[in-house]
Amino acid sequence: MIIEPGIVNDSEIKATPLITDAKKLIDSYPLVPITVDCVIFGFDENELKVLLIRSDLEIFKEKWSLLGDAVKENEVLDDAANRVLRERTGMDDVYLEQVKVFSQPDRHPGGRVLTVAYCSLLNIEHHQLKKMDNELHWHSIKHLIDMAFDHQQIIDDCYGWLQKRIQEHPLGFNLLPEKFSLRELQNLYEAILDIKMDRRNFRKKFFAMDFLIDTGELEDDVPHRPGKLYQFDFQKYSRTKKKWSGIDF
Amino acid sequence: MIIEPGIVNDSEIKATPLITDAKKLIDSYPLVPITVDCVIFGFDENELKVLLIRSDLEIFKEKWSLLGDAVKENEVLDDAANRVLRERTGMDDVYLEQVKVFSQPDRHPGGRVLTVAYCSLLNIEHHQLKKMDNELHWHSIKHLIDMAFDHQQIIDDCYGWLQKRIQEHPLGFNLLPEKFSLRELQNLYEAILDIKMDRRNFRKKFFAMDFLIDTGELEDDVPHRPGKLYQFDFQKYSRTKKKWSGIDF
DNA sequence: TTTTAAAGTGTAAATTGTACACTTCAAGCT
DNA sequence: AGCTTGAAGTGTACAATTTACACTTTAAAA
Repeated sequence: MIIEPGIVNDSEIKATPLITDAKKLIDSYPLVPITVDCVIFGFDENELKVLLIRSDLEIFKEKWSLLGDAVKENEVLDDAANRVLRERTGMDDVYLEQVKVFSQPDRHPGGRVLTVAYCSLLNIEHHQLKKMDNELHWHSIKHLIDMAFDHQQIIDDCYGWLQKRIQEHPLGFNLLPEKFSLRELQNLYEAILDIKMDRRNFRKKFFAMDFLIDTGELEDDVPHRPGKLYQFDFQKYSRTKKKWSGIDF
Repeated sequence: MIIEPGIVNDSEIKATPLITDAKKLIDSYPLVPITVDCVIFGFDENELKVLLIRSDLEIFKEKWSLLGDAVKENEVLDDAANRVLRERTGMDDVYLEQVKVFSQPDRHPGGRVLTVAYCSLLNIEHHQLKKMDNELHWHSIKHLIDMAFDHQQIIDDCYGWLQKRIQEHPLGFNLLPEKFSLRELQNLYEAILDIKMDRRNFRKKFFAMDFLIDTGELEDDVPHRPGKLYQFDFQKYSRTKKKWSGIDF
């Protein structure tokens, strides 16, 4: 390497001088509007449901849409998603997780908008929908039609995410009442994974995990022998959860 | 329900009229600059590495930074991440996956910038770094210090993502040469998961999967008995890959 | 009291995971 | 050529987990 006269060390060789005005740098970046869209899953009548409203855009008249909103100035995305949930369902402290950003430039008819998809799981019994709002209600995940924007794609991705996550993390309990029977739990898994499971092995598995608390109570309103009601022991789970290490593909 | 005179059906009861001008709607949304940051993993000298440059901001002088850039007008995020990779490493068709958005308003000293983190896995041998650019080079993931922005956090999240993904999906092969010995493969897993594995059981597992093609070639340049070289059969994998169904938490 | 429908329960076989040690081979050295 | 070095390559017994499968019990409703 040839050292020019007067240059004494590496740092002086650098081509680009440091940027002192970070704000000015940012000002050169293109700006984009951001929204969050919540894929809110519920479980009812042994079916996985998703909460939708009618789109309020003329161009999507009669089509269905996820619950979403623009992200506010200086609002963290998680907060925005929680806000949307609160505004629509009245619920706070709902299970919520960021899943993916969707960025196709033509995904919104009004121009480019990025949207960050969030998955949320909530117990249908525990909340009162404000049905006034654009026919807000639950749709079976299996028979969706006429979705606005790229919302079908977003739901498909989030549903895949849920199928995977529910097997490695005890998310499912967020979809059930606080006290549930093993039959309800199994119905939930069967509905989400769209498979049939062996009842005895399913029970064996969950009892072996030892995260179910027997409440001593029994099901009510069933026209046959009632099942025991259990609660999930989130505390014990979080203390005990194993770290996972096994190659499998 | 009381029906007002003159109102004849449900659709006329609706409070909010449909929005005809989608563009105008979007214009009311706050605007944010977006960047992508690439966490580019490599594997060398039996260590997991990540590709970093010196920050070019005065405020982060001497600190290290991920490879990132602003997302251009109408650019899809995946394209932006691929562009960053191409510009910095000269490589196309690199494994790349979106991981997470980071949105803390104070994460950038110049003002609010959202960034979308991408993980990328590449074979260090296969590319030529343009070392002129801000001391671009590989850092052991285990001894990172002095990261700019929230890049330490981003790397931590992406490393966790990698540890999980590599166990359920054959990503690891992207980090190895096309032909590799089983020892190299095991070293890779041990480095990424930060655990020791039993050599015989490791072999048994991979041979049982039956995705390794024996090239008939042997290692070179080793001062002891050379191992066989294998290739991963991506084709067979994608034909055969099992759908995964086992509750485990 | 009988019927109905699901709750609740156990075992044997197969599969998978784990722990563990010696022989083989090529290269490098003398 | 023979010896040394160091990792490659290999198998088995045991434990743990997964799978397949059928009868008895229970409460409610008729």
